[in-house]
Amino acid sequence: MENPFVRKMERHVRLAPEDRAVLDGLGRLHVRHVAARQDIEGQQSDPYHTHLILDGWACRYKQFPDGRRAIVALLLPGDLCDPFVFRRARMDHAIGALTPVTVARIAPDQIGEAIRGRPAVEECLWRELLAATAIHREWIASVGRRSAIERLAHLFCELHLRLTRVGLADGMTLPMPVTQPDLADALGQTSVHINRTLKELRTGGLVALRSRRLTIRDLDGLRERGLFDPAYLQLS
Amino acid sequence: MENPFVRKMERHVRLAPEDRAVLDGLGRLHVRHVAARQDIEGQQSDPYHTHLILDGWACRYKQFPDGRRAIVALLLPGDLCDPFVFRRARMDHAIGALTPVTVARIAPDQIGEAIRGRPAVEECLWRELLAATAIHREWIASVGRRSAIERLAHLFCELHLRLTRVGLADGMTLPMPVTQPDLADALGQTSVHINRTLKELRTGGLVALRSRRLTIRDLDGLRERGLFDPAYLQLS
DNA sequence: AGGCCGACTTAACACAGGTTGGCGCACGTT
DNA sequence: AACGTGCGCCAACCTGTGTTAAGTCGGCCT
Repeated sequence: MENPFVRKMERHVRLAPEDRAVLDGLGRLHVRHVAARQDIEGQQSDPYHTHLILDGWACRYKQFPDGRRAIVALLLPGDLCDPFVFRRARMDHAIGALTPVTVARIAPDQIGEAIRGRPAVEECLWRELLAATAIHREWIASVGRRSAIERLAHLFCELHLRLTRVGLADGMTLPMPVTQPDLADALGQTSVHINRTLKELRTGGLVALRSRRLTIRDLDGLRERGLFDPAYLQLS
Repeated sequence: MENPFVRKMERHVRLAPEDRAVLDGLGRLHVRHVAARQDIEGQQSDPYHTHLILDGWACRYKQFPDGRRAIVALLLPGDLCDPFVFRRARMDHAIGALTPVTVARIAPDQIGEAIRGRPAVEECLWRELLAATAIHREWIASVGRRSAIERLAHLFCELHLRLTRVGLADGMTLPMPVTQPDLADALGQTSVHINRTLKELRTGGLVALRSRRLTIRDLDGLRERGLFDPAYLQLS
């Protein structure tokens, strides 16, 4: 079974068999398991490696001295933490596991090696970087100008597409393994209000949520509610 | 007079005279003036060039169908809009002038040319990219978890450092040419509330603001109020 | 089966920040 | 000088979201 990063990239970039093998190889070495709520990379650390998420959900977050936490990005299977770490200085944020996670640790020279003479592989890393940046921008727009229900609807639409890309969505049903406080920190709200909003989406017939699985009942309605335009995800 | 991008980079990267000349040259060709409130790059455009801000303030923003606007980043003199555009697909946001702006248009192959055989120049572009990403993350944390007054204080601290780096701050006094509605769109609030908050910072003795210039009266106090930690800007 | 624990749910109340609308000043235009 | 315009400023009122504090449900361990 190929790693989810390859699954994602195959949809956008034409990969020769050896390209595929090289990309797949990135996720084969140094596989590590991290328990839920443990850090993969600490906030003050000086990272040498990057990580590829193979399974489970993680997040980039910033913690304030008084305990507040802001989740700045969600990392799903197939996401590469920092495609070009080798340029990186000290971390200004942490990467934490939201669920039990399995990751592959990747050394900078493995990346250099993989890129060498393989433009398609380099193209993959660039896509990953640009998509991550676009998601960041959309996130700012969400937290800055969308209402609670719009934010949540938008997030669900985004996750639907991102999980579909790596083959983890079953049609309109997707895994949703994070707690409501986690969602709250990601959307800049309280878990109580997330709960209210969730209820509103549910009674509005837009989604259903049971036992950590989300089912989208009305995709068009959800997109409209969340002012969602898939363009930023740079699909195709 | 060298362009502000060079001024900024000289503080971090050791530049040979030719490196400096090459970087400086990027800002000499195709200089263009854009009036306040005009777009430098439209939201649906398919950009071929990137831009270097030489003078004035611009922003990255997203506009919603109903008129709401989210400013996702502020672009100051010395900022490069997209250091590695040549990888870029369609824009998912716009770049607009907040004040009258002068920019240099830069073609992708100029960048390729500048990098070739000049690792220090490539290093500069990477720094720019990583710093911009870090600022994005901090922005998400701000809008998500900081209160109104913390947000504004944090923004002022950030601008103070960024403007100092390019030699545009006069000690504790900096240009602040944007309107309160602009600040509101950047911080995810209303201009009315920006006004209230500004007043609070003023009466608290932290800043003074007159005729488009901001003076920081108490830097330590302002940093504390904004939970500001300069680390993310990757200085030094 | 029973008990425990973590996460979800709900309700009542409080408040930060949004909305509306009005006033005044500084500038530029004629 | 008169006028228009854009922006800063302010006050009154309103509302979306935060706070606090109880429940409730379901899964897991013994």
